[in-house]
Amino acid sequence: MTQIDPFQLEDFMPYLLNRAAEKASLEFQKTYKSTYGMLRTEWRVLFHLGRYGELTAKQICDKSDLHKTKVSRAVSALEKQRFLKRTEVPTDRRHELLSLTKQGQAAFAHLQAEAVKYNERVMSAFTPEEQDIAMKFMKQIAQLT
Amino acid sequence: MTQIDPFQLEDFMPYLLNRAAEKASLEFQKTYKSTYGMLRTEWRVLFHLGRYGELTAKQICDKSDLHKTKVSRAVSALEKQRFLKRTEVPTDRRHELLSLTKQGQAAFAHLQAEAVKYNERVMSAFTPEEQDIAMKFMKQIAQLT
DNA sequence: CGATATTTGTTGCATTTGTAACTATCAACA
DNA sequence: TGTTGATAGTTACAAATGCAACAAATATCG
Repeated sequence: MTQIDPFQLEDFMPYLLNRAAEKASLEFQKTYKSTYGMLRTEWRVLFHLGRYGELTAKQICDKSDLHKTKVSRAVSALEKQRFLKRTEVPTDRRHELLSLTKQGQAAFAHLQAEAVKYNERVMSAFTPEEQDIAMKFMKQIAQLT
Repeated sequence: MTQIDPFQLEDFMPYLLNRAAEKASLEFQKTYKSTYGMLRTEWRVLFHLGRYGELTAKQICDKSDLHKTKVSRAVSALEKQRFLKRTEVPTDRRHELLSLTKQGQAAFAHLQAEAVKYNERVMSAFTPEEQDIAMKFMKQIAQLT
């Protein structure tokens, strides 16, 4: 007795991904928004600089899949809040190296620690194998390899 | 020789979910945007009505986790494009029942078929077990049960 | 060298979104 | 009743976003 499982739109993958992403982001957003007044894009730029050190705006775009206008605006905002500074590159003046200030590093350290806690709390509801598969799934969809 | 696996921000779950969701949504967006000029929220409202039949705006909000202002605007847009009609409820005139017109049903049938194709194409890169686990993961994060 | 194309980043404008205030209807209960 | 509170939905305004045009620097190639 074969049972054909009908495709239900509740199981539509982009829809599920969006709902899950929205829930998870809103939850963690409280942390960086209430403490530092950061927007999501600003937090993302900050964490790329904290994670990788000096980067140009272009490199952040490529790594994060954020559009250059979003990055440009986030960089301005972070600079205004003294979380980030720009350094000229003499050999190619089209771009500048971006790096975190002391203050930016402190914010990054704090937020990273919160991120770890948040991640552990949420992921602990799943077995290690489930975690691996879910991560692999998301990375592949996002084409992160 | 125990090796502590350091938490890397590339593995931060909300970040991964967002990137995957963005990629998947942009991909499928081409379908409803180019053919019907719909926005993402409009497609979501349309698919809820196609999937469940008559609903009030409130019911769509609850089922989809969309804010009532987004639903309100999407309903107006879909109504203007003749995809949807409103029916008064005599017993409670605070809300109206929303349902698809013939045109709306046709668009839904078409887009649902495309959604099925898209879903199969993307999901086929994973084993059935991986698919199950990934679905369960996303649903739990989204608190869909 | 010099004209043209490409790369990096910013800005202006239109569209979309979020928040809060608002209207209209119904519920509850003294 | 009638006063207060809750619910459904819309709208106004500010903030965030996407897209296209732009400026400035460098690369390419006759």
